[in-house]
Amino acid sequence: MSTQSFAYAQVREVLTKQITELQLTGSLPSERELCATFDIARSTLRQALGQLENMGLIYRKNRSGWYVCPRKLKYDPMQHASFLQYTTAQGFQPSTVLLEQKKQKPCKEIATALELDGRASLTSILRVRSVDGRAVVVEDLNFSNKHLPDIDKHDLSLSISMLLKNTYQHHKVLYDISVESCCLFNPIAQHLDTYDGALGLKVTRIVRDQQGTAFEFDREFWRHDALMIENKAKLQF
Amino acid sequence: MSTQSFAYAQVREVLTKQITELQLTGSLPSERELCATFDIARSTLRQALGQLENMGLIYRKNRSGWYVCPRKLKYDPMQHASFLQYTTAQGFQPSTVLLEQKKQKPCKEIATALELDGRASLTSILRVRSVDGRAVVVEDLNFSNKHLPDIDKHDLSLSISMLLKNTYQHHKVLYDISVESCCLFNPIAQHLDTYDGALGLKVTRIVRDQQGTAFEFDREFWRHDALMIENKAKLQF
DNA sequence: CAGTGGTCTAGACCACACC
DNA sequence: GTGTGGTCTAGACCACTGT
Repeated sequence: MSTQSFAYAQVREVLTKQITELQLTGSLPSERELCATFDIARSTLRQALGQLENMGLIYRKNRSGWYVCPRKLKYDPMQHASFLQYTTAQGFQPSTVLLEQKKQKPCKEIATALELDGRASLTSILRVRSVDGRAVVVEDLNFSNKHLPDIDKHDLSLSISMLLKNTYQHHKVLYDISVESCCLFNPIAQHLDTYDGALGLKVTRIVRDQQGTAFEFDREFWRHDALMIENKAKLQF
Repeated sequence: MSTQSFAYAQVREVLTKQITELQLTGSLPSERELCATFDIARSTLRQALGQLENMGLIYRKNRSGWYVCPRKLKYDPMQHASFLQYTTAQGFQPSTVLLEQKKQKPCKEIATALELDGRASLTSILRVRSVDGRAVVVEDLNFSNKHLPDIDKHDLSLSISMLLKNTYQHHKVLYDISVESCCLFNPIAQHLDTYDGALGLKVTRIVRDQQGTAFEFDREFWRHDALMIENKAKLQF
């Protein structure tokens, strides 16, 4: 059962054991070195490495080498914890870089979600967030100017959850969240220090006020190997 | 921006447009045919196909060909809807096959989660669930016999949520759920009609009664292209 | 049986990272 | 400048699907 007949599967299993049993945290030997070790062609080796990558065990830095993945960040979309809160609570060093801020008209998807017409005004920001110096998510946040007057006058590089709470008195909110696997393409892939076509997780969020009026539409593009959705809930049959 | 310099990216974009714009639902031409069409080597073509697969646009049936993915199933771990309920509500035809049922001792992961010692007794079942004839998830369910006496005496090929409700009066439950991307290996991959190493989503669930005592530990291995997590919640700042 | 995807080889050249 | 991964070629043989 544990012995596989194919070369890539054997290499995958050997490397898996080395990584998990030795709890490695550094980098792997070069591809050509591993080819020699296992006596296989480079494309076969890369098939094995690609699966370890999909397992979230290793990742590549562009043209630099393969590295063992750090532990995943746990993220509960139901808790209203800020990025700063839940990363530090798990022992990570978070940081955020604002890439872009602009006013624009909504695309069709956002117009539908926020029940706006195409001429409405949005304040949109794009930012990349890192833990321990590793970029893990690109966020595309879109706020309806109609529901949040003059939001573009504020400094959106600071905490936005604090801004909503203090300036706009949004003390209770409703969330519609979806999570699915996706591919990360340029330029998002570049912001995440990964390659065009890399695996990702896409989190989409519609935020509503206590009346149920949607005022914010977010898209989060996560490295697939950096994120674990976690969630505690009380239910009724 | 939309024109990419690499062959695989160009092929990926052309096929993406054909699939989404023509809203195709059938199969693709054979790999060798596509190689001739785009005048590229087969491994380059397969790089493009692999990315379309990661995007959830196409999938392969073993040695039969490439097919366009059907729409994704939406799944809300917070709603206590049964598989039957939420699949039919979305217009799918669900079916379930019980693969295995046995009594066993807990592994370390389960023992920790259910706060059992290694000699405790579990009733475990393995089943595969399909929508419209396509296998989408393998479920590994584990029930603590101590908390659910004689559960192994019941017919677990029927609705388990009904059994818990009617026989064990579990009207309220607490869930701990996690979702992360993973790789699907044999024999799970085989049950899902996919290949060893295919991309998946793993959903882990600890189920507790109203006192907070854990009595069930589940692992769900989903085809990554069959599932979208959806979730509506009311929060407080 | 013919055709399909699955595995694998042994090269090549390139852009970029790192020193 | 040297070494790295990224892209790409042109084959080969195999296991299996579908007829």
